[in-house]
Amino acid sequence: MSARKRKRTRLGQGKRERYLQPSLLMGLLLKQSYGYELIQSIQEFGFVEGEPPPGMVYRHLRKLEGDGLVISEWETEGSGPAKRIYRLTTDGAEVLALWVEHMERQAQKLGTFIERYRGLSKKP
Amino acid sequence: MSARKRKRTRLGQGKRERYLQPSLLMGLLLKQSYGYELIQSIQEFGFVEGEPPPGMVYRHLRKLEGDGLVISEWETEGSGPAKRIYRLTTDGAEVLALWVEHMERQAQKLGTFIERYRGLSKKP
DNA sequence: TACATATATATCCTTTAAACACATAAATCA
DNA sequence: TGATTTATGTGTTTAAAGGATATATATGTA
Repeated sequence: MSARKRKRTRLGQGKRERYLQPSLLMGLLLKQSYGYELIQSIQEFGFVEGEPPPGMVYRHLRKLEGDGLVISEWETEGSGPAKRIYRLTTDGAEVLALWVEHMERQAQKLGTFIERYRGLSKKP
Repeated sequence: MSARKRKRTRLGQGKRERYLQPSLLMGLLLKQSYGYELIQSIQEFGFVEGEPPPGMVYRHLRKLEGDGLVISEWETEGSGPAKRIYRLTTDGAEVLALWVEHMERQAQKLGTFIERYRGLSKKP
């Protein structure tokens, strides 16, 4: 079994960090939206590959609302079935800011790790 | 409940991405080592805050060995109780390289997300 | 010598959240 | 009318983290 093959079973497998929560908050910072639309739109942020499982998105949105980070109301006007429209609250915006801070620290750590690794291969 | 307070319950809680596996592989790339020592040494890479739970480290090492990424042998010489000394295999080194690639992509995505966010607050 | 502490490894159980599968329903289109 | 698209949800399983605990050897010290 090659390491390339193993990649899928090691790195790709299981539960990876997909930053679904900050992606949803960001999506709602850009504009108010609803689950079905967010499934498409948050792909733009690059953390999910392809469409995220709808169940996860809806569950996250409900939890975010339970925590007061978003609020929702039914939109029965317009075409198709009723949509639950979500908007970001001020608390939600604050938490997103904290997420971004966290992501900056994480990016910093990753950079340090990568540099460290690259530095080794240069001077063996 | 303020967003600052909520930070702990949202971002800080649960399973954060700690990159324990690549940290262990990196630790073993630097030099052969053993669990108890790695608990200390991998903190240097910044992904774990304080000491990682010993149980997790030992479990990971066993799994890495099961996957052929490291090999171990008992060291009964020297002071203190016997140590299980781990060394990186070539497969392990390859997987670490894949991890680094993955981390580069991740850092890239984080950077894009952060830029996107920062860009918004400048022009509201 | 006896007891506490440091070193070292390992297993068990619980919790968390992702993954996957499935269920429901309204509107639209053929 | 019946299939498809749009839209929202719940239930179950599984992977990995978190935390607690068990065990054993060596060493330092009272």
